[in-house]
Amino acid sequence: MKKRVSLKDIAKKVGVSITLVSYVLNSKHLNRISKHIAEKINQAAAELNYKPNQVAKGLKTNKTHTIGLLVADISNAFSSTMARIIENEAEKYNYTVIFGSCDENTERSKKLMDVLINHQVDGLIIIPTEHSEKELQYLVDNEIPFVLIDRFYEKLAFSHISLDNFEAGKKLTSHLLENGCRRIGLITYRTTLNNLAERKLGYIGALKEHGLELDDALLKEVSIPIVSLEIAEAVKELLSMPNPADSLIFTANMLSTHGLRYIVTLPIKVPDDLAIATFDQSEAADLFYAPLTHIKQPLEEMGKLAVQTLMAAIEDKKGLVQMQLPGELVIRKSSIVE
Amino acid sequence: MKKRVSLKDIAKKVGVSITLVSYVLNSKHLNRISKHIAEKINQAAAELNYKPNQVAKGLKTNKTHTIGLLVADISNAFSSTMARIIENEAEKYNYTVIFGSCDENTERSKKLMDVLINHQVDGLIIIPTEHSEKELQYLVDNEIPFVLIDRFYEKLAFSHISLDNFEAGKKLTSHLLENGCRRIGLITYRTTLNNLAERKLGYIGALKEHGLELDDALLKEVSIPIVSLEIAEAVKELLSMPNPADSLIFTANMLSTHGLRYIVTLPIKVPDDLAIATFDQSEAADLFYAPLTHIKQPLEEMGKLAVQTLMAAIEDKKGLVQMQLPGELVIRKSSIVE
DNA sequence: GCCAAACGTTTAAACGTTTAAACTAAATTG
DNA sequence: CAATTTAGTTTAAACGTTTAAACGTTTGGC
Repeated sequence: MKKRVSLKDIAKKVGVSITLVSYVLNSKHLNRISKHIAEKINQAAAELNYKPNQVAKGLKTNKTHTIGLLVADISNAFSSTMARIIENEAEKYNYTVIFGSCDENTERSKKLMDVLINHQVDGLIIIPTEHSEKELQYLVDNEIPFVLIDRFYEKLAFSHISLDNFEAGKKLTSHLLENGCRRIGLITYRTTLNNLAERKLGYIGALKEHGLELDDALLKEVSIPIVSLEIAEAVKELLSMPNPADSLIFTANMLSTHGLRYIVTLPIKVPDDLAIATFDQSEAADLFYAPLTHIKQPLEEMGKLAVQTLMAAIEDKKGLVQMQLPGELVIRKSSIVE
Repeated sequence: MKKRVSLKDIAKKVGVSITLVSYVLNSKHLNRISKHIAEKINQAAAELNYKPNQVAKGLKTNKTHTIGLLVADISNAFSSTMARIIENEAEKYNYTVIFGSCDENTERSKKLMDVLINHQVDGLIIIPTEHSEKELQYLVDNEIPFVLIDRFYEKLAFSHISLDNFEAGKKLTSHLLENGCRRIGLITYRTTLNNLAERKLGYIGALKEHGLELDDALLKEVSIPIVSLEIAEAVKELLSMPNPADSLIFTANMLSTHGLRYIVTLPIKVPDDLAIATFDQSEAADLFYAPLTHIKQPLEEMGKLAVQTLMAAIEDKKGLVQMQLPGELVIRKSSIVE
């Protein structure tokens, strides 16, 4: 790599001190600097195509203008969309994004967090994996600003931007109930993550409100990382039990995507034989012959709020920010039973 | 942000110079350092939970152990999958990834490249947008190592890892021809990017080999960024012309995804009324009632090779690396005409 | 005509590392 | 026992910035 142009080079060319160059290029003390010299410096900087060395700047100022983004899995549409939004928003603040994808692996998440911190990121935005409480507490102890997205820990005072999962679950379930469904199967992840737990609670809450009793046989859990076969099995059981499900709710996009893949192979018709509703959008949900009724998360808003919250934390306007945004119920063909 | 533990803190605690601490923690000159002191230093470092400041290190060594990843659009599955692979591979070399997604916008791409360079990345991996030749030449002139993925410029001596698009296009087309298709419509992007041009040339080459003449009416181009309506229009025209298409090839995943979305609304049956083949995998291609025959790119291999090539370039084993890997023809239901 | 203020610029230290060179003391050599 | 080697450690400069403080010169006030 070629040696890059530094303040020194400009100073030498113009014949002034490095300090003066720094002041001019940073527009500091401009009222005290002669216009003539300032002009010469600016011109020399342009001629030499000077670009400030952010590493040196970061060392001195203890601000790298860099935020770390830690996602559970970048190849999941939720994460990658969020990454794009966050990067776009960060750019408005002149921040660069360093990222890590931990594939839902706590060990890896911890390691990546270390790497990002050692690169002196000014703050972190995290879609946390299970059991990350300890690492997050470490961040708090070391006063490293961070914001969680999507998932959070109820008892812990960490800033987060999430969906109002309980309400969303209730809304989705109520919709099915009001469309005549009575035996709603729920397929969710086997996890302690609170966002999924809340979705389930919302489901249960809606049943109760409609005077229906919860039937545990209608609840199916599958493991992370996802196994197609397991989901197929869950769907199969729900449809073949004595008093089978007349509808299904998937609590995440990957679940419905894999679920649909199995359902298309069955001799049943959606929504007439089986109504379906899911959380999140996805290509699959759109393309299915009966596009899926779903909860649409306000991704754009969530990403922007996360960045804004983080920026405020970095500027030391501390304060805990905990937001749960409403999801939008998008009604489509998959849930409209004739 | 709390002040972090530095070499100075360890030195003070043990009562030695900073240099000695640096030597011990970096395992340098170990043969000249007394075991007893080395042990004390290591212990103190562990106790204080010392983590080296990569920014300071980067300033001194001119190596940040960071690579910049510039993708055309991170929310596209190709890019996000590639991002995950690259990050995983980079980690093996103890490298961190900084990323930028330019949304197919040349202006933005240029700006992001600058940002990454100012953060002193050791090298770049780029999925370039159209007309980026000048920026890439700038990298060459400044001896900043980089590797292109997916797309490249034929006349320019930049390292790249891509698909053998010509062969892949030929393979996909030949397959349709051998399955009895005679009027194959091709839907591609309106672009100067050579990877898509090659795919089209492969299509033409296959026709020629099978003694068929090219009918320009069967070639449709749509714009980037993608507009659903435009694709629907293209498909419609191909199917309603006097001598209509009996099959379709889409030259990219987004094209087939949007195309399918329109096709499912038509009263035709795939593959009997219309055979379909596409480049790239996608959820949509998998979920469609007749899963799509497609060219599978060796993403894993491409990502790994890109990182390896970049690492070699950074280590100054220069040399131009230009690889075009074979795509795999995955035959599924969408192209098997009875 | 003297002192103070204003002006325009430079000096120097600092951020946390790395590393060549220098230093001191002990051990070895002739 | 003086000279040399070796072992173990420190000094100091450097990377490219930022920034408080100091500097010398000019101007203005009285």
